[in-house]
Amino acid sequence: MATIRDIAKQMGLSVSTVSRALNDNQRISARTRKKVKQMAAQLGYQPNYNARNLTNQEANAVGVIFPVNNRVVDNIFYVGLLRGINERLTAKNFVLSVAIGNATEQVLENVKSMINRAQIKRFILLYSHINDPIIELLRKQDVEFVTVGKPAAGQNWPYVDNNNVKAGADATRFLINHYQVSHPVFAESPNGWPYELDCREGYLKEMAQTNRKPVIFAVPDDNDSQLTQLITANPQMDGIVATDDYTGLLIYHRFKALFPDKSIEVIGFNNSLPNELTDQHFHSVDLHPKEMGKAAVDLLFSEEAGKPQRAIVTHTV
Amino acid sequence: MATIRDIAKQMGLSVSTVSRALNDNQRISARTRKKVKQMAAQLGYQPNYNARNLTNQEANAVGVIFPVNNRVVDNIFYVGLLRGINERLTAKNFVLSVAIGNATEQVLENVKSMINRAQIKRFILLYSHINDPIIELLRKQDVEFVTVGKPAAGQNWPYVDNNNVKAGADATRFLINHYQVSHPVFAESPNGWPYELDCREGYLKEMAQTNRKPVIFAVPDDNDSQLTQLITANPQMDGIVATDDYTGLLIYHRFKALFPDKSIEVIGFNNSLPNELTDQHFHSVDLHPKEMGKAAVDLLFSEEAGKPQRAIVTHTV
DNA sequence: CTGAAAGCGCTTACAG
DNA sequence: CTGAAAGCGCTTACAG
Repeated sequence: MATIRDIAKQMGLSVSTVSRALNDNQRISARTRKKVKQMAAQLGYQPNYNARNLTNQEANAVGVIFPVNNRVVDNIFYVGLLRGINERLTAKNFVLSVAIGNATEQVLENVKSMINRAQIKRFILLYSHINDPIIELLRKQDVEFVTVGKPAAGQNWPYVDNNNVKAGADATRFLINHYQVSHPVFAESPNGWPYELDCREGYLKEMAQTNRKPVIFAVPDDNDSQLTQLITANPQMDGIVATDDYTGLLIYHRFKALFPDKSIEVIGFNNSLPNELTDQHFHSVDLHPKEMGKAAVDLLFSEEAGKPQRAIVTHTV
Repeated sequence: MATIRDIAKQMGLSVSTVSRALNDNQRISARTRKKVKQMAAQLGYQPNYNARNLTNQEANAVGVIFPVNNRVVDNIFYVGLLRGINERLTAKNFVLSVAIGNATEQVLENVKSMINRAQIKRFILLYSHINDPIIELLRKQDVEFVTVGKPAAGQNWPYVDNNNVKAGADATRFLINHYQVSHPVFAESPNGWPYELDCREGYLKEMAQTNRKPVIFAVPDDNDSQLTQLITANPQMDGIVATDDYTGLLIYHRFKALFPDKSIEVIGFNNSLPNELTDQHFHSVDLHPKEMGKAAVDLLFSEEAGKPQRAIVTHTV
């Protein structure tokens, strides 16, 4: 592999000049910069990241942190994010390092190692949990980070997210306008994630505007009889707005099992399930994970004076 | 951050001795090694990876390469693999770097950069395609790599895989023995991936042994009428062995739509779908992606004389 | 506009 | 058993 020293020798220049030329330092004449770059290309020069990182005391890498516990279906979303993130990173000659583990302690060690040993200074968290020890750690360190999903009320850090209030309203309106749904219920997890609160707000707003009585389901992950109760207690329901495709499909199947002859329309978020797994009564709001990944990187590297603290990716129904 | 120089000063030793002690070099007395490590712990010493990598001319990182085109459902499997891979890597103080992109050319550049600039010498490919330019590149370079999935006939490199012949047979027998299925059909993609050929072989073997007539479906990704034809042409079918959960669910839904009253049992591979998305007639062979990830790393770092060229992870029905 | 030199934090061949 | 020194390939303050 050719080094800057090789280029320097070849051209009768010093390594300092070559280094500066390659980094487009204005102190080097435009002519010299150009010639150095040509020679670099000719020799197939590739910068050695380890050397540069050592000198800079900072790695050209972004740490991407996965949540500890997640539902398998969410993995679909994470890989979409990775695609967007890496598209932006390669353009910046940055590298994508991942931290993933089965216990918070493991991931925490992983991240500490990234900071102290690998000298990584920028992170993207693929989640945004409240009281998360990883986030606590990052806030204390001299590093930049961005979460996918906004922080809970009272907390504040840079994030990328969708406009979930609007998405909730849009989804509700979609069922009402395009599928003649009269009594859509809103289904959320018992966890009350921040984005769910927003979706619900949008749903409530839309229901109020159209003079409908809202119904909220808190759908347990593993309590089928409770779900059955919720459904049978609401015989009028003919639509479901679910905070994610998974929850939506869960209720949909349960409903169909209970009332094979009743028809119902469902809309979820994420667009995380391939169409073939669902059917014509199942719809989805596309949250564009890849775009969110790109936006996360842009935010992370933003250098503006009034540094933006968030980026909102537009969803499509 | 404390460096080995700090430890050396503190103890009145040379940096050489400290470096050797930390690396457990036998030339340093056991006593000194112990004391150096104690001091390192006390000072909160953390090795600087960039410095070490520069000296070693090799990064402590493994490049994990995603396939360019994949079905979204496969993402579930990839994240499982990542979990296993990273579990092993952190134990080795290695870092996980990912290469992912939308076009072969992009990923190729990404990988080249990993080799030449980041000095990464080990790779895991999350797929095993025939005539893949990335694999071609890796073979030419002085690097180690392992694929998830075995190479096509005629090609040869280290890989991790399941015993797919056995899995195909086990799945077929499972339907026959536990669900009284009489006429299971075998469903595969039109691509003829190597693992599908093996599954099919297992299916055929089991069918022959039980004196049944085998039926093979090549299920098109997006040709519903062709699938309908296949199903209606085989009215006797009462079971489906599919090369993956996705294909299985596809046929299952189609079948149910055509014959709501007929019952059918399905078994797929990967266990990639959460149970709630399916139902009691849908079964799955668990391929243990996390274990496969671990096995891939073990293989990649194996130093044995008769270096193993593959690792087989046991599936469970 | 360009260069000589120091330094980033390690490892290891050479010397004792 | 331990140390002094060179070197990995960069960047940049200092000097001219």
